[in-house]
Amino acid sequence: MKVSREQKAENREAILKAAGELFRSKGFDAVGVAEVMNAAGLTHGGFYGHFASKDDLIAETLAYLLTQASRDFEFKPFVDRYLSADHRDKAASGCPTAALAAATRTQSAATRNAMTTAMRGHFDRLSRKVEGRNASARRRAGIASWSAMLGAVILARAVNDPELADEILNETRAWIARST
Amino acid sequence: MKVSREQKAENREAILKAAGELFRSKGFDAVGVAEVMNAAGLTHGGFYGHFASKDDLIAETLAYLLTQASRDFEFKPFVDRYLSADHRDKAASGCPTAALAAATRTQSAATRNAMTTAMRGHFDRLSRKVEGRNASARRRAGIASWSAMLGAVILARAVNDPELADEILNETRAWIARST
DNA sequence: TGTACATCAGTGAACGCGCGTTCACTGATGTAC
DNA sequence: TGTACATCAGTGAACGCGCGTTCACTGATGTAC
Repeated sequence: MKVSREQKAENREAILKAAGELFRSKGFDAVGVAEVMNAAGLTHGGFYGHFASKDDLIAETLAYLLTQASRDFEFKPFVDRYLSADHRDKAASGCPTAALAAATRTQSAATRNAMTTAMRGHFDRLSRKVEGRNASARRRAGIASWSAMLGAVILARAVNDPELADEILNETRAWIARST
Repeated sequence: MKVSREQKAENREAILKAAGELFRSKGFDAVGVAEVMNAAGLTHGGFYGHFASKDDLIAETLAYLLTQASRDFEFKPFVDRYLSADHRDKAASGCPTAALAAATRTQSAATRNAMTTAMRGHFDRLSRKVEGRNASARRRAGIASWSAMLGAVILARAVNDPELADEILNETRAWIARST
């Protein structure tokens, strides 16, 4: 049954939202097209009316997530929230870079382009928010503290022991606070 | 045809070596059991004489890689090599944590345990090598600089643009040098 | 030391399953008059 | 504004393929005498 143009646009957004959560939660490879469509309240056959392939969905979903993530923020509260146990435990609704950057390496050019463009923008934004005596010092602090935040969340999630994970987040937060 | 006990042990090691390179290069999910066995110079049917399942292979391979990686080192050369373009470009023979930590999150308990144990040991080793006024300052610097190294390599590999990737590595290296 | 035989590492065909993708069909939408 | 029909979003069965895993078989190993 055909649906209205607005409904189709809503359905597409629902697919992207569902894919965004599932991919962040389980990774690109472990999530199937049918699973995404079910989570969006649709049947799998209609998928190819919205996307050319699963690879296309991956690229569009990553671009969608990374666009959403670029809100305004202040540096210190951002770091604190990013390096929180809550963010560590909620990958499905958390930072798409922390959940998916490592997997991006082996994805299509479109997917890697989306990540590259987003990181460029993110570095510019971070460099404007961080303190420093001049532009290049701020850029350095922005890029390096972002590396540390990303690495700490990935490590804290990889590790099995909540205490060790907490220590990683807390020590990295303290180190960034001292160095920026 | 049966082979000698020594040959069997060599074959097992060859499987682990092949799996170690393939997993680091393409990720756990994108590498098949048959592909690993072929790379080790064997046929896929013999796989289950060495490992109980693919999950078991993943856990054993990660433990194998992480054990190998724990050589002696000095802090600054270690950071320099870790954050080099060469290491960024050679994931298959590079640091198993940089290549696989993010994927570990969704793996079996045995796999996550291997990662957890290795990280605990790595933090102890790093804390002994880094400079600092007391033990807790050294531990903080060890953990946080490791987060930054890991995040920088993952980011540099995720990104499509070699210049941006170089900038991530270089700025993170400079920041660690200034802060440790 | 030599022989006979049980063991078992490796082979390659086969299995069942889930995946990405296709397609004929349905029926509501939206346009032409 | 109302009607007739072409369009097309979504459905669900079906497809081919590759995967992890199993298994009967082979023949070299290594042990018992």
